[in-house]
Amino acid sequence: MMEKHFDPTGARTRWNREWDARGIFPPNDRSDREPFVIVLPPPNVTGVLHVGHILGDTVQDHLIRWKRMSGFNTLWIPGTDHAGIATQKVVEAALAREGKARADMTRDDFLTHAWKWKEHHHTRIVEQMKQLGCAFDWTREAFTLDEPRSRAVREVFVRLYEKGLIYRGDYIVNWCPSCQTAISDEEVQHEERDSKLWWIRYPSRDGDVVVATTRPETMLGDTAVAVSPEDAGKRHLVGKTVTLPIVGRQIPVVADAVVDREFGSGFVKVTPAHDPNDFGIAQRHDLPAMVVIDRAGKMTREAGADFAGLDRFEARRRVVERLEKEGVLVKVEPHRHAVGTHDRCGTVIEPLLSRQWFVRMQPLAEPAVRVVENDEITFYPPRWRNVYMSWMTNIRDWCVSRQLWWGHRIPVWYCDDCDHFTVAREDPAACGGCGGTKIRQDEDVLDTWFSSWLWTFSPMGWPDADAPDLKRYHPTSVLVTGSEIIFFWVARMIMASLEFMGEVPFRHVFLTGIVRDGIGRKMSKSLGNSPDPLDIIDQWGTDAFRFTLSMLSPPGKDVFFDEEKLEIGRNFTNKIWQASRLVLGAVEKESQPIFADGGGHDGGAFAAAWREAHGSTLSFAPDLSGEDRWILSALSRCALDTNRCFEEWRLNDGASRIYDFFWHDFCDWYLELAKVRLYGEGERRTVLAVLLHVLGESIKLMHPLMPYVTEEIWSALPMARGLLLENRYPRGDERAVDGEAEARMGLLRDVVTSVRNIRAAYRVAPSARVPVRVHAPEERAALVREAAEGILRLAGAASLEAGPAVSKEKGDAATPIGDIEVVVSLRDVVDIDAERARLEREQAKTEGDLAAVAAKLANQSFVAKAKPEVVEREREKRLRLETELARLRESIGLLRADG
RNA sequence: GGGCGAAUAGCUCAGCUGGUUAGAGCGUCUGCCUUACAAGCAGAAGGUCACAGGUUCGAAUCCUGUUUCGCCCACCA
Repeated sequence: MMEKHFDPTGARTRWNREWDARGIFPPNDRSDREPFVIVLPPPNVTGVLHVGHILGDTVQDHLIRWKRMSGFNTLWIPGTDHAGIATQKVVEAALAREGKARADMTRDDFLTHAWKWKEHHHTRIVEQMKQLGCAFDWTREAFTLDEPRSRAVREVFVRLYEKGLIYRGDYIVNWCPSCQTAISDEEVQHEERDSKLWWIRYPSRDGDVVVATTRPETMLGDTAVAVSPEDAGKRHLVGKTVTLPIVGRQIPVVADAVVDREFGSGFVKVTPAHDPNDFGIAQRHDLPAMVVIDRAGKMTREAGADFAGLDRFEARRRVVERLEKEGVLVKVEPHRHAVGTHDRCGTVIEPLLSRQWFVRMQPLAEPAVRVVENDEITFYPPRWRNVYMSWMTNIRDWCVSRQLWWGHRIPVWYCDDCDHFTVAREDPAACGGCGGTKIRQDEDVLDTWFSSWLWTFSPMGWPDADAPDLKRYHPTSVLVTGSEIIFFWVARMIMASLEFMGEVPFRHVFLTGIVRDGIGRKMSKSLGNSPDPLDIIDQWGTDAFRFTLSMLSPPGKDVFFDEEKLEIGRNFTNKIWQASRLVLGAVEKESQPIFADGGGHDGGAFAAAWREAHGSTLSFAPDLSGEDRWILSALSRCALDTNRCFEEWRLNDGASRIYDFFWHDFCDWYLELAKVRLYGEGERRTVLAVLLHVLGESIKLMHPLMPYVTEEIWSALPMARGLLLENRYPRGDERAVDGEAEARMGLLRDVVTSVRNIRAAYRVAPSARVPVRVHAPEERAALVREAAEGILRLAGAASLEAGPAVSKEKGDAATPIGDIEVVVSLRDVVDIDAERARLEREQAKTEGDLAAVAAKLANQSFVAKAKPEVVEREREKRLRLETELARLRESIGLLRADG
C-alpha cells in the first residue's frame, strides 16, 4: 500500500540516484533513431540558480523527456559560463573582504583565486541543477573557459583575423569607469533621466556662438564647433574660429550633416574623444581629439590644472561654476534624455576613444538573415523574428576586447623589435614578422560571448571536423532561452554556426518569458524578491514547482511568480498520488490475475490498447461499461490534444489539458463511477484493468512535466516495465474517440448535476436519499436506466425511474435539459415559493436565450449567408430551448394550479 | 523618435484559423471529515471582454483610431 502522502524529497533522492545509476540520460550513440538535441544556455558559473533558470530548464527537460518517450534519440548538454565581468567582480569583492586588492596582485595570482572560486561555485550550481530532475548528459558537460573551448575560441579568432573580419583600431567605445573595461553596445542599458541642457557662449570676433550641451565638462576637450550645412543663418561662420571659454583655445567652426539645426541652439560643441558623434565629425573634418577624461572617469592633465584628477561629475559642477563666473553660461534648462549605463553595475558609460579589437559583423550577418528569412530557423513566438531581423539589418561592429583578467586571453603577440603582431592558434616562440623573441601577448581578454557564441558546436568536439558528436548531433533541434539575450547570444550563435559549421546552430528558437515577482518586478538579488529555488523545492517539491511554472507560462510571456501559486502544482501532485492510492489499493484486493505475459485474452480494442501500452495481455475478456468506453475515449482525446499542444510549443496548454482530464474527468467522474463496481460484489477485473490503464497512460502523459511523482507511481504499478522514461509517450488515436460513449456520459452527467443542483437548492441533507425520475423518450430513457447504479451513487438517489411516462406533480422539483426532464420528488421539503422563484429565474434566462436565437433565425441574411452547419446548430438550439421553456412553464403552472 | 506586447470575473490568467450559454485556478458564499484525497467533495454568486468607430448575417476574436500600463530599439548634443 502506498504511503498516505507523496514524499517529494524521498522520491527526488531515490530517482536521482536511480537515473544516474542506470545511465539513461546520455543518448545512444549507435542509435539510428532521429536525434533531438538541446544545449543548455549555460548559467553563470559563480551565480546561483534563480526561478528564471528553473523555467528554462523545466521547458527544456519537458521537451527532452517528451521527445525521448516519443522515440527520439535525445541529447541535452549541460554546462556553465565563465561570465567574464560578473565573475571577475565577485572574485574581486571576495578578495576585498580578505583585504586584498587586485591592483596589488599578479595576474597569475588573481587567476589562481578565480579558478578556485570557480571550482567551488561550479560544484554548487551543478548540485542545484541536479535537484531539478533534468535529463542532462553530464558526460558531455562543458565550461566556456575550459581547455576544449579555449581551443575553439582561438581557432575562431585566428580564422576571423585571417579573413579580415577581426581588426584592431582606435574608436570611441563604451567604457565603464567602474569596471575599467570597454563593453559592447549591447551591454549598454539606456535609462531616461532628468538632466539639464546648458547653453554656453563661445566668443568670437565674427559673432559669438552659443552651444547647447548635456555634458559641459567635456567642453575642456572641444576641438571644434559644428553647424548644420543647411543652416543659412550660421553658414557664414564656417571656417571662422571661436574661443573656447575657460581654456582660451581657438577652435574652428565646421559644417556637418549630423547637426540638427532645430535642436538646442543649432551649434554643437565637438569633443571627438568623448562622444561617438563628435568622433565622426572629427574624422570627416580631420580634427584632433583631446582626451580629458581617463579610464577611471577622472579628468586628465589635458583638462587643465584646475580640473585634473577630479571625478567627471565633480568636474561638471566646477566647469559650470567657472562658466558662470566667466559670464558665458547663457541659460540652463531642464532636459530629459537617455543616459547609457553599464548593465552589470549601473555606472554611467563614458564614451572613450581607445584602441580595441572589433569583429566586422556585416559579412557574418548576411547569411544569418537569410536562414531566418527562408525559415531554416523559426522563432516562437514568431514576433521575435522581427526583433532579430531589425537588429541584424542594422548591425554594428562588435567590440570584443575586455580589459579584464578572467577570460580567454586574446591570441595576439606584439613584438618589441618590429611593428608586426602575431596572431596564432598556439603560443608562438618568436615574432612572425622579424623572428625576434621579445614578444608579449595582448593583455586583454575576449568578451564572454565570444566563447558563448560557439556553444552549439564547441561542446561537440569542434574544431575537429570529424568529431563524431558534431556529425551526429549538430545542428541542435531547439534553443530555449530568454528574449533578453536574442542579440547577445541567439543572433551571434546563428552567425558563428553559419560561418564555422556551414549550417544553422538550431532549427527553432523558443523564447520563454521573464519570471517576475507577484507585483511584476523583475526578480533580482538587490530587491531580494527572488526566492531560492532550492528552498521552494524543499518546501513544495520539484514536481509541484515544475508543474506550476509550466501551467503559468504561456510561450514568451512574462510570468508573475508568487509562492502561493505553487499550491496549484502541489495540490495536483497530491491529487495524482491519492488517485493512485485508490487504484492500487483496489488492485491489491483483487485475487485473480488481471494480465499475464503471454496467452490471455486477445480480442477487443481495449485488450489491444492494453497490449500495446504495457506489453502484456489481459487474462480475461473485458466487458466494458459505458463509462469505461467514455474514459478510454477521453484519454485518447487528451493524448491527441496534449501532443498537438506540445508540437505547437504551447506547453502550458498541454499542461492544462492533462490537468483537466486527470482531475475532472478521471477523478471527479470516472473514479466515482468505478466505485460502484469496485465496492460491489461482481466481477472487478474489467474496471481494475481500465483504472490501471488510464492511470498508467496519464502518468506517462504527465511525466515530462512531473518526473518524480510519475516515476514513483509507475514503479508501483503492477504492469509497469522499465523506467517510465523508457516507455512510449501516448499519442492518442482518432479511432479510439467514441462519440456515442461520450454522448451517453454527457446524459449521465446532466442528470446527476441536475439532481445535485436541486438538492443544494433545497438543502437536502447529504445523507438523505431522494427518489429521482427522468422523463425522456424511450431510447434515451434506456440509456439512463443502464447507468442507474452510477446515477444512484453520484446523485445520492434512493431510486431511479426513467421513461416517457414519467410525470411531475406538485411538490416535485424539475429541471428540463433538452428533451428530457429530471424530476426530484421532495414531498414536503419543497418550498413552493422558492421553487417558483427558482423556475422563474430559469424561465427568464431561457426566454432570453430563445429570443436571441429566434432573432438570428428570423434574419434572412443570416440564414442565407452563414455556414449551413451553423444555421442548423441554431435551429437545434431553438428547438431545445423551446422544449425546456415549455417544461418550465408547465412546472410553474403546476405550482399555481392548486397552490 | 520608432517598434513590440498587454488591457476579459475581486486577484492571476486561458479563449488557437470570427459561429453553442465567454472558461480555469485562487478568493467569496452555502453545505459536507461521503471507506483516494479538507492540499479534498458538491453547489452557487460574480463579466456592458479598456474606450470609440468600422468590416461582417454574426466580433472578446479581424481593421482603424484613442487611453492606460509594460518592454525593446535609437548618435538631437
